[in-house]
Amino acid sequence: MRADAQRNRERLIEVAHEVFKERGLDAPMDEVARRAGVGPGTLYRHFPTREALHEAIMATWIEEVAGQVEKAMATEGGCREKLLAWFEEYVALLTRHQGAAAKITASLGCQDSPLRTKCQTYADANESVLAQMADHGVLREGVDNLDVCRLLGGVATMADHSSLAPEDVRPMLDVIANGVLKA
Amino acid sequence: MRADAQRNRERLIEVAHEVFKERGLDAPMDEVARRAGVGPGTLYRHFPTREALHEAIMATWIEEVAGQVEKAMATEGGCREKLLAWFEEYVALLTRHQGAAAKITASLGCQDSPLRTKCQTYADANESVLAQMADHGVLREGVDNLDVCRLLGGVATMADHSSLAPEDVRPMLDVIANGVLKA
DNA sequence: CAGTGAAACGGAGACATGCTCCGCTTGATT
DNA sequence: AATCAAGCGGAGCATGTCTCCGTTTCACTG
Repeated sequence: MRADAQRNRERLIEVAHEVFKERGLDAPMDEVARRAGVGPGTLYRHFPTREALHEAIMATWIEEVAGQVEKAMATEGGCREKLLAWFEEYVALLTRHQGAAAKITASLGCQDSPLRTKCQTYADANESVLAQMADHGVLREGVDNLDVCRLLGGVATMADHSSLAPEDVRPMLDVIANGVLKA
Repeated sequence: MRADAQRNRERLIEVAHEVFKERGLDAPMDEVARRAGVGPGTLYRHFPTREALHEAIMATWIEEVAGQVEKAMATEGGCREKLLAWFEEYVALLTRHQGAAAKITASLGCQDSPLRTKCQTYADANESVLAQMADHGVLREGVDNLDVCRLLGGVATMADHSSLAPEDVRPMLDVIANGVLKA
């Protein structure tokens, strides 16, 4: 790739990060181009679709996921506290940008989504946490990872749409934790 | 209201029902006008915003809610079966039109939403079911109606976005039921 | 260090959609 | 029949997506 193309690509991702943070994932594409000081044509050559740009942005979050699992599992207290810490982290990661939670979770099921690899990282992280719960014998029988991911994605989406504060999200996560852990 | 205006209004609701069913709640407003054989101006006079049209459409569902509560509570089996039957019904009601679940649930929190009265009906219905569970002493302490509504709204939204079949939704509702009922 | 060709750029503009404004039409009333 | 407000409709503006293609820039070569 030519040096100027490389520069533009990096700048576009950087600017897109700002714009999407300020105005949500549905912000005008042309706004991203304008702020990056390039024409729309250039933007669309680098990222043919809005989703391609989303994907590029989320790539930076993905790197943090593994660390957040560890951090959550190091929480003081029992399995329940650790699980809840992870759930809160999961929701926080999904709601970084307005509109992200719904898109990521929707792509969990379909094999051919452009966000596939990204959402798979989340699903894998959640699976590893559930596996640890199972190892401690506190996980209910028959609890499926995909279902839990979707439940958390649903909570994150509701939090996103209603601009819920963490303390409003917590009781929902409590219910899910109760439903996932043995009594 | 003049007779022709009345006719147009009714026809618009009828057509909007079809269009939104086919193409989701974000379908072009002008498409509704065109199919109804009126100009966009007429559509917007009757329904100044997209939400106003949504509201008019949902008014017809609202009438069914009370009946569905009764039907669910008449389900064979114990409290858990009744609760799950209601949860399934709740999700089904919310997913009648693509995009409805997210909008309705998002308006649960804010007092000034145009969909307020509609979503309140759902919330009230769910509250009555939870109250019956509490009467039977099977409801966990501290479970809040709004939280359960949001959880169900989240599930419905995920089902909507991923076009999930009822059998894919059921396990999520199982988890919520486990989390809401005493062990 | 020009010359060259391909890669990259940028922005005009075609197209879709939301919504409004205002001149024209029509229904109800007298 | 005459009247006129209520109602209608569609041209048209605003915003946003995405493409096409003439122009510019980079990197390589002799």
